[in-house]
Amino acid sequence: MGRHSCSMKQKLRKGLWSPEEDEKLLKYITRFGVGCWSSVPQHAGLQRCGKSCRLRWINYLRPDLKRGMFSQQEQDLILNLHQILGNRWAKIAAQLPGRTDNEIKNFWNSCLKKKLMKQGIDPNTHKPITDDDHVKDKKIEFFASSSSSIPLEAELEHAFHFNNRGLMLSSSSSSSMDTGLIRHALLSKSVSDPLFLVEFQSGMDPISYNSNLAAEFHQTSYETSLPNLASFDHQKADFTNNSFMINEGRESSSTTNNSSNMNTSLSGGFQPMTFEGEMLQFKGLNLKSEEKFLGQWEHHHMHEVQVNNASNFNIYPMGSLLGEHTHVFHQD
DNA sequence: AAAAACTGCAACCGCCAGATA
DNA sequence: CTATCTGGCGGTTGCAGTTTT
Repeated sequence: MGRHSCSMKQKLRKGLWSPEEDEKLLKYITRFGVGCWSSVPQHAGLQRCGKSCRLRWINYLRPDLKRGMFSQQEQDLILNLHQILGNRWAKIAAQLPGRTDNEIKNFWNSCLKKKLMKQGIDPNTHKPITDDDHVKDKKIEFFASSSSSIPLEAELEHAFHFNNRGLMLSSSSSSSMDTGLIRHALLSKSVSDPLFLVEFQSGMDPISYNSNLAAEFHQTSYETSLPNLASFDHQKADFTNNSFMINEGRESSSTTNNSSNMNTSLSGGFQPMTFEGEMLQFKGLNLKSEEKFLGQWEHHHMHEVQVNNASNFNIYPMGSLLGEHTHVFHQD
């Protein structure tokens, strides 16, 4: 049985695409859409194999491609995702709308990898090269070495405990967990949850986080200084009338002020919001479906609630908050 | 100025899984 | 069940432009 290969076919062009070829392919796809790639060259009048056409479209001609430098936000995300997923570029690219797996792979190999090595961090393990292993992060190792056949969701479930109140980071599991994982867990989980939140249990040691994101969580007492969103009565949260109110269950503390509710307009999505004393930010929420969410991550998925004293408390409210759906979490 | 070394990136290659005949 | 086709993926190559020697 002979393997089908572009290279085995005769008279097919290889190498860089000419503007004329691009134009032919673009015209064809614009008119007929993406379908059977193997028939594209013939119909489009190209001396290329279908595979080559597909690649050219995906990596260069697609209209929704984002060009230019990677933003700092994108770089951070790639680093975090790579730590979780390893070289699964397609999965990483799925979280960066407008970027291709090839682009991210190239960027990693030519830039991020070197950047990490300069910082003395092993780009494969994301750990300090001089690390003598006495603070092993078994969970991250699990991610790095896990088979690609394990679904991402399952991997995350391995390390995080999800329940219907949100994401629990117990002292045993979270103390050595990179915040990138937490963040990613949230990203992944929040696709299906209308409102997702994190509860820090007392006793976790934020200092043992090994990424520079650790500072976000560096605070001595989470329970006393964070609004206790995990226990607020979601039944009483008001998702109607285009407003999002949390007005119960917040615990006061010495580091927070007297403000006891927050609300923001949901018309057209969350607007950036400041919450007195505790910087709350909901940026660009405009989600209506999982597809949209997955396709437009960067623009619509930074919904962080930043609480004072350099701690971060992440909430990921989802598209279903945008009016029609009012599912809320229930206490066990 | 020229050659060598380096860099970034587009494209190719080979493997794999799923679909289909 | 087997053979074949197809698309998707990650690793790798090779080229063009840039920098260094």
